[in-house]
Amino acid sequence: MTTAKDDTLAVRISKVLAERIIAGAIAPGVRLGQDHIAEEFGASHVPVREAFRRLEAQGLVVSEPRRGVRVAGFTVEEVREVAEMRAALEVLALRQAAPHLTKALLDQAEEATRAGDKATDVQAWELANRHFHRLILTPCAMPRLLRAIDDLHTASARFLFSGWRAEWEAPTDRDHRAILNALRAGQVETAAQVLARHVQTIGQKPWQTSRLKATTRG
Amino acid sequence: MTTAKDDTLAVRISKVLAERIIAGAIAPGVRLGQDHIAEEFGASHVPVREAFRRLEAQGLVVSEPRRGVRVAGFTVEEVREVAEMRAALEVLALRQAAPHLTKALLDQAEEATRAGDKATDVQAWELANRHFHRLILTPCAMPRLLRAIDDLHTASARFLFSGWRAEWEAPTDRDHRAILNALRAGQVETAAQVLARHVQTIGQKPWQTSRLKATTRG
DNA sequence: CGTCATGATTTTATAGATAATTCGATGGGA
DNA sequence: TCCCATCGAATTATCTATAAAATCATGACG
Repeated sequence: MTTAKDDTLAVRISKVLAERIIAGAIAPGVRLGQDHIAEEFGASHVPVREAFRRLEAQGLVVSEPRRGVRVAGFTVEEVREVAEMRAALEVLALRQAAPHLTKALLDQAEEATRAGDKATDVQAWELANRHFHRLILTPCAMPRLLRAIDDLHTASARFLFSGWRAEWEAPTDRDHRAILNALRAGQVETAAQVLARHVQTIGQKPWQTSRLKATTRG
Repeated sequence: MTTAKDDTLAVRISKVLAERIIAGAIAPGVRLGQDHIAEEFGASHVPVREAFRRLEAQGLVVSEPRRGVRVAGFTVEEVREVAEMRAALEVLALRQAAPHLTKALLDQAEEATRAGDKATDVQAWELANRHFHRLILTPCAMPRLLRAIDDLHTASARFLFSGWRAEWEAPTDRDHRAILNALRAGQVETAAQVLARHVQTIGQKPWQTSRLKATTRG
C-alpha cells in the first residue's frame, strides 16, 4: 500500500500523487508542473514524467501534448460511465469466479462486510468495500480484467471521497449480504444482477439514489 | 493512422512498436532493450521509456522493475479474457449508443461491412472490422469506455494476425449484417446479443469455433 | 562441485540544453 | 478611452548526454 522500497521511483511518485488526487487534495483541472513536483520529491523530472504516464493510464490525469498534464475532472457523466463499466466488468468477473468460490472465501467476504459496518470514516469503509469486491472476483483468474476493475475502483473512490456521495452505509451492506446469500445458494445469476444494480447505485447523487431505489429492478 | 507529425516522439515510437507487436514481428517474451530501440529510432532512451509505459498500459508489454520490459505473451486464456471483456463492454456501449444511431451512421456501417467483404488480406479486413465497430459504438459518448474497447481491439488484432485465427470472413459479415438489421428494426437487445456472441466467437481457435457454432450460445 | 567475487550489460536517475506554447505587455486602430 | 492584434518574455515540456545502481553471467578459488 505505502511506497514499497523495491518499487522504482516513478512508481512511488505515481502512488503518492494518486492518493492525493483520490483524496481530493488536488482539485480537478489543476496543472501538474513536473519541475515543481520533481523538486518536492527531491528527484529529477524524468521519473515524474513516467509517473504521469501511469496516472494517465489510470485515468486520473489527462495529458495534452506540449501543454502538460491536468488532474482529470469528473463530471456526472463520467461518474455514470465508470459505474456502468464497473457493473459490466464485475458481472463478467463474478460469473467466471462463481465456480471457484469456496466457503472459506465467502466467509472472508462476509467478514469484510462486517468491517464495512463498523467503519466510521469513508476511508475505512472504502477499504472494506474494495476488499469485499476483490475477494469474490479474484477467483475468476483473469488478470487483465481484474486490473481494469481495480482502476475503475480507484476512479470510484475518487468521487466517493469528494463529498457528493450518497448515503452509502445501509444499502451497500444490504446488497453485499444479498450477493453472499445468492452465491451460497448457488444462484449465480441472481448474485450477478444484485451486483450490477449495486455498483450502478453507488456513485449516484442522493436524490437519484432514492428515485432509483423506488423504481429498483425495473 | 501512420505517425502523425504533431505527435510527440514517444507516441510515434509506441505506435511503431505496437504495430510490430501486433503484426507478430516481435515474438512474445522477447526483451526490448531500450538502448537498442533508441539507437534504431535515432533517439535517446527517455522517449523510449515513455513509449514502454504506453505499451504497458495497452497490455502489449509487461514490465518487471529493474529487469526491463518483455513482449506480453498471450495464451489461450488471455485471448478468451480479451474476447469476454470486449463482449461485455461493447454490449454496454451499444445499448447506450443505440438511441443516438442515425440512418446515415448505419449506412456507413454497412459500407464498412462491404469493405470487409472485399478485403483480400487480414490487415484490410481488420481495419474494416474495427471501423464497423467504432461506427456503431461511438455515439454512446463515453470516452473512457471507448478507449478501453479500442485497447481491447488492438489486443484482438494481435492474435488475429498471429496465424491461428479461424475462418473470419463469412461468419463476421453475417453477424455484422444481423446487427445492422436488428438496429434498423429498433431491436436493440437482439443486436446486443448478436454482438456479444460475435465478439466472443472471434478469436476462438478453428476447432473451437466450429464446435461453438454448433452449440450456438450454449 | 559449489560458492563467492568480479566484470559487463542493462535499467534507472540526474543535469543541462532545446523547442514550443502561453501569458502579458505594448502599440495601433476604432 | 477601449478593444484587438502582434510581439516578446517566461514558463513548461521535451530531448540529449552522462553518471549511478542493479542484475546477470562468467570465472576463479575453496
